[in-house]
Amino acid sequence: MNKGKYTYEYPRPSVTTDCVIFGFGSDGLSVLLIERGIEPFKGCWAFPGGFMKMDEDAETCARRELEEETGLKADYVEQFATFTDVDRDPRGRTITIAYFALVKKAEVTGADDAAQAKWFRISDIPQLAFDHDRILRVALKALREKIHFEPVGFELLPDVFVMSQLQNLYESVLDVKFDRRNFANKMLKLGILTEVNDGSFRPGTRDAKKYTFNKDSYMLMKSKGFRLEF
Amino acid sequence: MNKGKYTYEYPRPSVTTDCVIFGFGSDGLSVLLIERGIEPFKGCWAFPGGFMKMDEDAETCARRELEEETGLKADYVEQFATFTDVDRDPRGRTITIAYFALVKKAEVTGADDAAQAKWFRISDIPQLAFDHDRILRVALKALREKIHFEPVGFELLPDVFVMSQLQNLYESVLDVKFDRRNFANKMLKLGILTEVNDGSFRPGTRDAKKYTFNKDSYMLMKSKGFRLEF
DNA sequence: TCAAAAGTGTTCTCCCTACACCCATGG
DNA sequence: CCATGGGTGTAGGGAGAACACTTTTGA
Repeated sequence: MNKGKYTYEYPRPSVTTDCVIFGFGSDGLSVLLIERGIEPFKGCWAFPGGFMKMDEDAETCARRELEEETGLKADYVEQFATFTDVDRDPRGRTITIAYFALVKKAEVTGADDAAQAKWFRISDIPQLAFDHDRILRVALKALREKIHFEPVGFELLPDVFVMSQLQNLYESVLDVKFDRRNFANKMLKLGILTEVNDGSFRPGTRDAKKYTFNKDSYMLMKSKGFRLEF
Repeated sequence: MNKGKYTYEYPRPSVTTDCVIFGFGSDGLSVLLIERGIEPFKGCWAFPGGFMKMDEDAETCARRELEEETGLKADYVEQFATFTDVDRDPRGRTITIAYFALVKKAEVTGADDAAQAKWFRISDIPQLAFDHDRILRVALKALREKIHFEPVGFELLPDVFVMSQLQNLYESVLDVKFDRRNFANKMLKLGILTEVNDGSFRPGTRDAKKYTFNKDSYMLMKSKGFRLEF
């Protein structure tokens, strides 16, 4: 099999990227998986990803593969770990640089060009290809740590949302429960939420108050160094 | 230049590891650098590191290169980021998987087999090779975040230490100042420190109380999920 | 009519913070 | 004798946690 055209003095591993896409909806936290159409692991579910080209860096590669395989462009993509086990890919030595993406699932559902892409609730993940189950565990841990430092709601919630959605997001990601009033007080005290006053709110009505994130205050607070407790 | 023996159908980048070694002493936080003896960047200082072999994973590679180039075995090594800029290495497309190591500098100084390895205070870093200045910045950020979740003193301080050493460590890493008594109170309340009672301590004497980390309580707390505030 | 979601305040406790004086040692 | 380092306690304020009832709507 000497059809290769690229020759090196020392052996080199293949380099791929994989992307764990988190979405959030009324049914909690989900990840987007694609069904593999070819061996190895044909028929298994896996994260979108693929081989890195020589003229692109890893993040560009992750975004490209994400769009090619699922049809969606993620606003937010972040590298969280690189997996290098010697035998993690039966085709030969391959390392993967793993990213997680946060997307507003509400704006994405139905926009899947790839017919074989599907959302799975985080508590209901099928058998995954390669070492992707391990990658998922590490991604979840990274997301849980991240949520302490940054309001991931920026990326996971619609632009306008109600407090219970935000609370559900935190409860889903961290797998805990909060008191409704205490959660709202704490969040509001941070000063990164702005109440949306579209005139539709009347106290004593069932409609909940709507909020948006105030990116300016968030950036300001972040530059001074802050941490969300929870 | 067709002397290479390894041929592939698609081009592949070189894969290296680099290791940012943090040490802590009475002069604050330091990193260990080696002076490059060959081009490119001959004469510049750089982190120890090198090419990954096909039968080792990246952490094994990082530890191996660390020992080969500085003569020291690090207890604690952790991957923190992978750098993939297309032109980060003038010799050709190369990605590096970066680790940081925490070592007890007190037990290391003088054990340098590599004559060209040298400690530099974090505030006094020379010009670095490749993109290593960026790698250092990212490593420092990772260390600062880590210190919030885990008592890095386990790895950076001698087994037995006094409270002011621990406080200096936190102040060096985070670049802040704490009140002596408040810092001690907070630390002791965590329950991960054990006072060493070697009989030499008498209150009202100049000698400070000595402590060790209690790894058992730490592991217990960590499994329940805790965070150091500061 | 019943369940689910949302509005609304107070109290108590604990933790964090700020702060001053004395003693012992070594130079 | 003075500079350094270390031991020791308290008071006040702020933030977190616990907690119940009413209203509306949709099933």
